Parts: sequence; structure tokens; C-alpha cells
Amino acid sequence: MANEVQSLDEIDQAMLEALAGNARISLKELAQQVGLSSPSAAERLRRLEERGVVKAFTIDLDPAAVGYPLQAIVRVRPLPGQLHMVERIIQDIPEIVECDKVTGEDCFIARLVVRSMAELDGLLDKVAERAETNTAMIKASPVKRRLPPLSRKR
Amino acid sequence: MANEVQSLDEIDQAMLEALAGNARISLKELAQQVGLSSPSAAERLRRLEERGVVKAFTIDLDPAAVGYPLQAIVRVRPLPGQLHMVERIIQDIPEIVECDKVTGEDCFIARLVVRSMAELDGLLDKVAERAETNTAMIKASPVKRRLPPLSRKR
DNA sequence: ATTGAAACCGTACAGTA
DNA sequence: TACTGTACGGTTTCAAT
Repeated sequence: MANEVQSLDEIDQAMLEALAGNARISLKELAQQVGLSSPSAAERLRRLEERGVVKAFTIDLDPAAVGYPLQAIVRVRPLPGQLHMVERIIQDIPEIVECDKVTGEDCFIARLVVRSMAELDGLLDKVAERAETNTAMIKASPVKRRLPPLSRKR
Repeated sequence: MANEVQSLDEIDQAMLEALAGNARISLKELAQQVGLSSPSAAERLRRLEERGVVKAFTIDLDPAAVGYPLQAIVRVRPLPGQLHMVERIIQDIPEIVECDKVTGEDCFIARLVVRSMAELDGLLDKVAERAETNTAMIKASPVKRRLPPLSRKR
């Protein structure tokens, strides 16, 4: 498949920024914010989805507000021969809200939410016999999830 | 301020799951999916926002589709006395799309997007004199961003 | 939480540059 | 090819229950 990266013009960029701020604004308001008519804005948005630029419209939850006051980042280094089993165990722990497979000594880096340190301990036990783990509790988030720079000079 | 965690009933949970899948569905469709009338669904959604459960409606972009084929997770350990300066530098690098401050030897764990390894090298140079860094390139994402379990009985 | 009516919005279409 | 204005049908919102 053709996987070429087309560039985003200024209107596309403005649309993505507006939607990153509030994905539920009406097409009419979106159109106004970028200086287009609604049908134009609708068509551009449709194409951004079609091109795969926008993967999803989604929500940011506050974990604390749904009962998870603690968050951690866990680096996971499976023991020899345990990589696939460890990956499956990670996918089956619903408190793990994100996990990447990376280069280097650690195979996986996971982000998880928990209600208590006791619960964290219970979750880490699930891989304890198959992997070494290194856990860092999150104290603050100096950069909240944000868009990468879209204004590429090329 | 009162920061009590109220519980989410089954309808709230279903609404959050539906919106996590597509934050732009109409209130009417949302209402149908959870078995309510539109005004009821609208009012519940308003209250979930008011309570801070839903922090934002946002979009997931595909970094590769906007010109960033590489992603990395960088652990950052500032040298003595450099913590605040390093934090400021991190916030000023727009390619860092997320950064947490954590317990343990590493002070910060950042996620960033880049166009090339050369660009990564240039970004790491910005803190090189003030912090040790440890970089892991992301090869895959076995768990994509997902909601924590909402159903737990408390 | 629901209904029904009024206001509002999304979308298809025809026309313009 | 991309945009605009328009009109219709569908959606959101509000009042009353």
C-alpha cells in the first residue's frame, strides 16, 4: 500500500489543534474556527480520517476520579524464553493502560493505574516469576499528552 | 474542595466506553447504545464532565502519518542542581508529547516522536550537559492506550 | 427519565472560481 | 479540485411532566 506522508496545510493543522482541544465541537464551530464553510470542514475532516492522520476521537479520563489515585511506569525485562508469555500476561492486566515494546535491556515499558500500593504489589506478582521489573511511581506530569509539531518545514 | 470518588453506575460505564471508542458520536446514538433518551444521556455526560471524570474529548493522531516514523521513551536523570532547568527544557521540546516525573533514580520519563535518529540525537543534546539520559526506541505497542477497569466494586 | 416542540446542525447538491 | 450557499432531514435542547 502507498504509505506516503502527505503534508498538512495550515487549515488541516488548525483543525487538528481545535479537535485535540475538544473533539466534540460541532462541524459548524470547527469550520468557523478555521475560516471555512461547514461542508468544506466536513470534507477535510473526512479525508484526514481516511488518510489515517486521525486514528480516533476519544476521551481523556481522570484515573483518580474513577478510583485510581496512583499511577506507575513499570519496566519489564522477561527472563530467557518468557517473552511471549510475559507479553500475554501484560495484555491481560486491565490496569495496564498502555504498554510499549522497546529496544534495550527492558523489553516492555508499561503504564498502569492502581488503587493502592497493595494492589500494585499484587499486579507485579503476576509476572514476578517470569520477568524482572523496575517500578517508578508517577508524582507529576510536567507534559500532559499533547500533539507533536504539525508545522513541518520541508 | 470535596474530592470524593463517587461511583459510576453501569450506564455511566457504558457511556464512557462508547465515547472512548468514538468521542464524536451523536448524543442520540450514545443514548441508544446505553438505553436512554437523548436528554438523559446529555445530562449524564454533562455531569461526568462536571465531576472531572472526563477531562477532555480529544483525538489520537498517527505520528507516522504526520511525518514522525520513530518514537522513543527517554529516561532522564538530571545532574545535581539541574532538576528545574531540565524540567523546563523538556517542556520546551515540542517533540516530547508526554512526560512524567517519577520516583526512583530517573527523575523524568518522556515519550517523544522524531523524523530520524539524527533528529533524536539533536534533541538529546539539549539536555546532555545537564542530565544523563537513557533512550529506548519503541518497536511496537502491545497495549494501545485504553481505559482502566471501570466496573470494580468498591 | 421521558416526551414533544422549537432551535440548531449536518449533509447533499448545485453553483462558482 | 476545492470551496460556498442553500434546503431538507436529523439532532440537540428546553419545558413540562
